[in-house]
Amino acid sequence: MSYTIKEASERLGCPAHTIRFYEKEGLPPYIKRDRHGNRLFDQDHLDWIRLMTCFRATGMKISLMKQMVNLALDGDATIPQRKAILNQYKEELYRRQSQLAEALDAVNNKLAIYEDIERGRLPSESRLLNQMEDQHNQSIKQE
Amino acid sequence: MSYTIKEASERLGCPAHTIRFYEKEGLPPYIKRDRHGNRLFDQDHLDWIRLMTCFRATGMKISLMKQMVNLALDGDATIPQRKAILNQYKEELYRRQSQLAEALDAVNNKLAIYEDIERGRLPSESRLLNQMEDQHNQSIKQE
DNA sequence: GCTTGCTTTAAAGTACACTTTAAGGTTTAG
DNA sequence: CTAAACCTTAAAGTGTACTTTAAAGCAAGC
Repeated sequence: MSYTIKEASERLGCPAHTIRFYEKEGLPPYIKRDRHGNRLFDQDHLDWIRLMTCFRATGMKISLMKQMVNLALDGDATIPQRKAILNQYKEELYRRQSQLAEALDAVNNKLAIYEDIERGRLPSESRLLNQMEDQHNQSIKQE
Repeated sequence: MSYTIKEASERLGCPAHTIRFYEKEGLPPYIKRDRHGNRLFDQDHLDWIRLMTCFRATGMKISLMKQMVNLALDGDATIPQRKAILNQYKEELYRRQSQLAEALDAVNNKLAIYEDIERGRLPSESRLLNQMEDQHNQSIKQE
C-alpha cells in the first residue's frame, strides 16, 4: 500500500513540490523509491508529514523540526532534549492562543462599532481615525 | 502629550525602524512632525499601531490593513466593505484557533509518549519513525 | 512512434515583513 | 568645540517558506 507523490499530495492537500521541498530539508526521512527513482509514500510517511504541516501551520520552524527529526534518529537518549523543544513550542502555542483571543476581541469590538454607526447610534467612525484626521486638518489650516 | 519615536517604540515594544516602516506602508496616517521633521506620536497613534500589530501577529497582511485604512479614510460609506474584510479575517482567526488546538493535542500526545518511553512503559520511540527506519534498513539489506 | 501526463533534479524566483546600512542633520552635555 | 545620542531618508539586505522554471526521463493510450 504505497502512494505516488501525486496521491500523497492529494491526500495531504499539499503541493507535490512542497513535499519534495520538505524531503530535501530532511523532514520525512527514509522515503522509498520505485525502480525508476519515483518516490513511494506509505501511510506512516503521510502521517508524519501531516504532523509536520500541523506544526508548521502553527509556527514551528522547519529548521527546528529537522533538529527534532535528527534527535529522534539518534535514539531514546535524546528524549529529554525533544521534550524540552516540545515544551518550548507548547509555550509558543499558548502565546498564540492569547494573541488570537486578543485579536478576536478587537475585531468584535470594531464590528460592534460599525454596527452602531450603521444604525446611527454613533456619530461616525470609531473616534481614532477621525480624531487623527481632525488633528491633521487643523495642522493644515495652520500652515 | 506627544511621544518621540523612541518613546513610542518603548511603549509599543516595537523597534523604531519598524514603526517607520509601517508609516511608509501607510498604516498609521497623519503622524505629526516637530519643526525638525521628527515624528510626534500621541496616544491615539499608539493605540492604532498597537491594534495593527495585534492584527499582524495573528496573520493579517499589511496590504490588507492598508486597504482598511484607505477605506476608513473614505468615510462611513465604506463600512460594509470594512465589515466584510473583518468578518473574513475573523474566519481566519477561527481557523487558526482550531489549528492551534490540533497542534496542542499533537504535542501533548508526543509528550505523553515520551513520558511512557522514559518510564519503560513503551518499548521505544513512537512507532512512526522506527518503523520507517526499519523499512529503510530492510531495503539497505536487500541491496 | 508520438503525444500526454506523470516523474525527476537543481537552481532561480517570489512574497512577506522586516532589518540593516549608509549618509547625513540636530540637540545636549562636558 | 566636540562627542554622544538622538533623529531623518532611501535603498539594499535578510530570513523563511515556499513556488516556479528548466531540462530531461519514463509509460500508457492512440
